[in-house]
Amino acid sequence: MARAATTSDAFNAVAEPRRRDILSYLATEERSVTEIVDLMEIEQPSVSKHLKVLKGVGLVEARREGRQMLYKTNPIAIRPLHEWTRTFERLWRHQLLRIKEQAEANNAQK
Amino acid sequence: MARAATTSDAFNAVAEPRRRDILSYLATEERSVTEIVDLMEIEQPSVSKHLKVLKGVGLVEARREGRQMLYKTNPIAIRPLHEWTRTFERLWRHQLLRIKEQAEANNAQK
DNA sequence: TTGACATATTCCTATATGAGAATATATTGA
DNA sequence: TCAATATATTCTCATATAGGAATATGTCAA
Repeated sequence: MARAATTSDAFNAVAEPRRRDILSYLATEERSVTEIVDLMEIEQPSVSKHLKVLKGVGLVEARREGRQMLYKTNPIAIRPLHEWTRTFERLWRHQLLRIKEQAEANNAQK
Repeated sequence: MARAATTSDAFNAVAEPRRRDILSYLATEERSVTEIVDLMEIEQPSVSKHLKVLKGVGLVEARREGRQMLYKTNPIAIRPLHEWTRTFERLWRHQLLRIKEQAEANNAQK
């Protein structure tokens, strides 16, 4: 079997760095494809393809306005990723605490 | 160009669902490869390969004990993913609030 | 040293990718 | 209808994957 499709879920879709960039660009405001192309340094067809993937998993929404397509991030679709990472939060906090305690112990010793 | 390597960063490594399962299994306790194999329903070589990817990006740590290799999740390596998703948190909260307000407005109307 | 157990690696294959190039489709205004 | 603008799709290619099968490596105990 090959790797899961980029469109299989949000995890796969955001694995591509360009797509994360796009999500950030579109987080607070709608933008046309051309605007995204100008912001990033990749060709228009690539941007359209990335947008298609993001739309396929619900990470962006699109709306036509005249000749333009206006895209914006659908932040709620990022929530499942956040929730998954959050299940580890308690653990890394604990880890950081131990690192800090260790450092203080070393300090006290000298 | 092809897709970025699974080992290129944590985002790519956790795109594979099996690897997320493994990270959860190893979150709170060390386990041997065989234990992971028994828990999941995939072959031992596949588990070893997934572990190699996870180790490559620092998501797990390994330690030998006799014939066994004991793996555990390194939770701190998940933090960058959490931080990235967190940049959208304010936005989806706002989105949820608007949905709620809309529902209440509809309720009051009838 | 040998056998048994535990894990890792190699080889294979079907499949999907991301970028670039070229082209197609959609929308508007004249 | 036609030209111009905006976006999407198709094609090609080099590359990497995940799993299965087979095998290699590592470690211990006798």
